[in-house]
Amino acid sequence: MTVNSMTISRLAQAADVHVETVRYYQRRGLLSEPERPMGSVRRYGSDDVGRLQFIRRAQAMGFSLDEIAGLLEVKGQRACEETRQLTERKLAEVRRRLGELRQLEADLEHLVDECRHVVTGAPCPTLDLLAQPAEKKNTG
Amino acid sequence: MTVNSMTISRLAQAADVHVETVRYYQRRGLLSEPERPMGSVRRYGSDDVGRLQFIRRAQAMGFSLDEIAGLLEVKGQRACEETRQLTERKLAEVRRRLGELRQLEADLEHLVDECRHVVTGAPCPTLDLLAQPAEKKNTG
DNA sequence: GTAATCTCCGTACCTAGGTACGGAGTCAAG
DNA sequence: CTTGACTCCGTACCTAGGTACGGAGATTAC
Repeated sequence: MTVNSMTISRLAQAADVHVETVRYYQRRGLLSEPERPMGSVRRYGSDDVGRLQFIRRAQAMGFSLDEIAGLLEVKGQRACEETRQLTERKLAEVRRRLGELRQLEADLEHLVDECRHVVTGAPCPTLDLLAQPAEKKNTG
Repeated sequence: MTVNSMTISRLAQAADVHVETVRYYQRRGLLSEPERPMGSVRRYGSDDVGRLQFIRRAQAMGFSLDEIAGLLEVKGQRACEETRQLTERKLAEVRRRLGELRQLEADLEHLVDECRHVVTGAPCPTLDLLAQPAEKKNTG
């Protein structure tokens, strides 16, 4: 029944976001702007708090605001199929990024290793490696 | 000996970046701007190509332009220690991000899994999960 | 020697997700 | 009924790493 009694700062506080963020989500179309009772100020209810929390949780799951707009649109409809597809795309993206980061980790480990074994006064192998083309494996 | 014979577009082409990117790096102080011979145009040499390639390779290793500025500063000095420390910090960052992504992967897998087992017509569990507070494990 | 292409330089714009500011209107407490 | 806090609204600013534009000068090709 949500009597829409909160001002925007109360709403923001309840959802643990900033007032500006609430307004920003409204501009992005993620959150509706209730009508202003003639010459007064907008009021919000617990539905709005829930919606804000939905947005933040989806963000924490790695969804962009545009994607979240999509989720909110299909919410309420039985749209499991769309949701699952979006989630799977996101999962694929996360896995691709994981692969990249693992490669990066290996490369950086290698650099640190090189630097650890250098004799004092010798040039820094990391800087040398960055200075010359990659993949120079069979030079002698 | 590098006769500094290239114009900026040749330089950009040689290093496979855009002209605007070269200028941007100059503005950022990553690349010097050679003097203009009176009333003429700047010329660049292979040193500049090398520097640009260094920047791009360091970027590919996950260093920010600010960090690369640091690397370039200590380059030439025997500054292996600084370099190694910077690389280790970067490695720690990559590992932290890896951890986050792995958690995210698990969470998304869980969502997909839920959606797969739902009976037709039932509400979407992913949307439900996003709609209610996390960690609600003992509600029964 | 002139037309087409480049260079130079400053400035604005882009994505993503907000944050900050400022003036006018509104609300709540004393 | 005034004072201080809050709301509304538009707009500018922020990070990071560039990209785009436009006018004036330089260079190159024909």
